[in-house]
Amino acid sequence: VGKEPVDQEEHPRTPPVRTPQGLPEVPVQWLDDEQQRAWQALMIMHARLNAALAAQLAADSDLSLADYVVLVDLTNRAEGAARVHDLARRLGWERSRVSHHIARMATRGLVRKERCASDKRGSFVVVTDAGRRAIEAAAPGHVRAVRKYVVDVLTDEQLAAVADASGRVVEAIDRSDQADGGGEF
Amino acid sequence: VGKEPVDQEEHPRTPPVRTPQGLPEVPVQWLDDEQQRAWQALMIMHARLNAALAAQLAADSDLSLADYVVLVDLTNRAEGAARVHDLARRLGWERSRVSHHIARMATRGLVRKERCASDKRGSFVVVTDAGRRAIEAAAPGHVRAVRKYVVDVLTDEQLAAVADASGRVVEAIDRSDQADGGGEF
DNA sequence: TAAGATTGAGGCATCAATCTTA
DNA sequence: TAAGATTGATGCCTCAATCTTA
Repeated sequence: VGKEPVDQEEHPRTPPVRTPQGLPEVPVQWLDDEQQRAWQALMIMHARLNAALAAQLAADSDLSLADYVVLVDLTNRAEGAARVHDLARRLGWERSRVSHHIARMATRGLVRKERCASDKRGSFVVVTDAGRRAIEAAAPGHVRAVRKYVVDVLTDEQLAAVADASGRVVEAIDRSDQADGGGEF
Repeated sequence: VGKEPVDQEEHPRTPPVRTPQGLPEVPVQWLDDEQQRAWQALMIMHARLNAALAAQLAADSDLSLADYVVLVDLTNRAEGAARVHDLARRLGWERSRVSHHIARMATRGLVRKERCASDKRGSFVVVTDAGRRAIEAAAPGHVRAVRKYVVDVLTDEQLAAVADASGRVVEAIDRSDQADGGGEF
């Protein structure tokens, strides 16, 4: 469960300067020290927070982080049900990931699959009573962890700054994806 | 490679209020709208950025993100070598994860394992010439992606704010881990 | 006994291929 | 042909058990 402190060096201080074989010599703009520091801090936070939240859920419930977000999404729907496709879109997952994950959750009785009547290609994922009980039992501990690790250790201004920065990063990725996914570099 | 935009709802607007069976009734402080918004934004950024960086490396090199950080760490060492234990600590990985990952990288010729002479329990991981070529070929594209998605879309102030906030979060997790890993909630 | 490291089992994520219905 | 969804293969990550040396 516990992870040791990290003093990782994610990127070279003196980055390698050779360019890939045969490609036209595109000059690379490396990161300066401040940028390097910020980037490392973000990546480390990323890894540690994920591990900490996953560990809390594993210790205090029978749900993984992935189970948790699926159940939250389903229980937020009026019907407690969602199409696989919509679930994938809202969660930002691949459809096949949803399919595999739902199959596993179904064997544990947390959800159940139903054929869609209007569009016979589709299926519904429905949260079961056991699924509802599981998420209701897990939610308080999870929220406490989110507070303990993030919300309660940052000022309102810091939290807002993180939200804004996150939004910008996601926009940049969206732009890149839209530029056909072949926009590349 | 491309992911669609996400309008995910990570947490309940009206969170479930039941507490786990049998436990003493600890009141739960749920998140307000601003906190909810910030938390969602962070989680979404988290997922999308990881996917985008992994996709770039997958498209432009034969390295995964995990391969990349291992090779960066090794090539930053004077000897191009590191003990498994130190690698695990610096990367924040479990030792068994390092062991498995190194084994896979070794079969691809990126690294090689060597017994440690002074402490016969230990082993060294050594980067090979092929490993050096691979990281040097992959680095420019990776750095361009980091700039494109993060460094170049944030102001210096935003980047600094993210770094500070990340540091605080990691400190909070460290504190929690130190409080024996059984400190819990 | 404990520390460094490896192994095997099992859950998880991605990719490509496939199946069914529109 | 294309969209919704599933499947199988493969690689990745965690946990618990194990092996070797200190």
